[in-house]
Amino acid sequence: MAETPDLTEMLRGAALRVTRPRVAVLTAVHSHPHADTDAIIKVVRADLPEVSHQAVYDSLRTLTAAGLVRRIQPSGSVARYESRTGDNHHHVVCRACGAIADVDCAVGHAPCLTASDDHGFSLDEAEVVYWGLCPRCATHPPT
Amino acid sequence: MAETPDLTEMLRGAALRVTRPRVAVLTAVHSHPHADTDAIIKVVRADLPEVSHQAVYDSLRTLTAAGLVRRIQPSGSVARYESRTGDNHHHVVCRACGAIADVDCAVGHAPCLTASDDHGFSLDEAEVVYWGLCPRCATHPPT
DNA sequence: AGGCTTTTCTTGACTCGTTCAAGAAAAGGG
DNA sequence: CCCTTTTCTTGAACGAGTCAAGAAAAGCCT
Repeated sequence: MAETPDLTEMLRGAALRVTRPRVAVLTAVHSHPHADTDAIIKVVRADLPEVSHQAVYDSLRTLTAAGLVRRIQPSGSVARYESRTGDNHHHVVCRACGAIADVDCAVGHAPCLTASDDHGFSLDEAEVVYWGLCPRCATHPPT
Repeated sequence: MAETPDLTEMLRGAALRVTRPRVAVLTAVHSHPHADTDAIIKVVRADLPEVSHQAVYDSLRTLTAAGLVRRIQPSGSVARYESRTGDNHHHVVCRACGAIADVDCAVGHAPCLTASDDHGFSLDEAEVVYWGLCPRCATHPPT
């Protein structure tokens, strides 16, 4: 709980009101990277048993819009959130169990933002998802 | 309609039964790249007014599993389908209107499959989504 | 501190894409 | 042409996420 002041500062720094649900959501995202909304609701309720799911959805949206958390959503998955923002990192996703791990950008950042033909689009981000099997699923395939 | 025989061959080649809904779905995906399920249902019904939505969902799943179509689902979008398969191409997506265009792999294929740290995962695909604004939305921002 | 305005939270209903399930219809091998 | 297996129709259900109205809280102002 020593870091609560920092989180409060992060909220104020983003011109957001500091509310108990927001602090709890931000704490949960920091301590549970890649958790989905439902998991975050459970974690938040461990602290604040009465928060509504709507407050969590709203907080996540606000925090995402403010750039304090990042929302990721690999195909076929529900939305997940993480606290590493602004560093252009990517993800490896297990096709079998959905596990996610972080991967730093393989090639610096220039190639990441350069499409061979951008069709006139003005690009601002390149998102990479590496698909495969995690070590556990590669050896013990789930039935 | 001259290409119906080819599509039939594609289905047989994948050991799938040739049914009118499947042929119509495959035709629709070929003629409407990046269409979502609902759009595909509409196109299919222009030909086969009685097909159920379930038949379309089933066909799309079967065709995807057989590798005859590819399913893509950028964050925040519903599932979309395309007929270019097996060529490791990527997509540019407009943040404002959701328009999608194809992009050939920018850097050959080796870098696409090499994560800086794969965390022990055995990777088989790298999927890249370039986010930005399409030419229309960049000039006429939608209200 | 106390009041006021604005934002945020609670509650509960609802939407929409997708899936499930049971039985009818069609495909294709013998 | 029949029989088995697969696929399609019908209709209900599910789950993540959103909408809407009013109650509560944040934070500015004096």
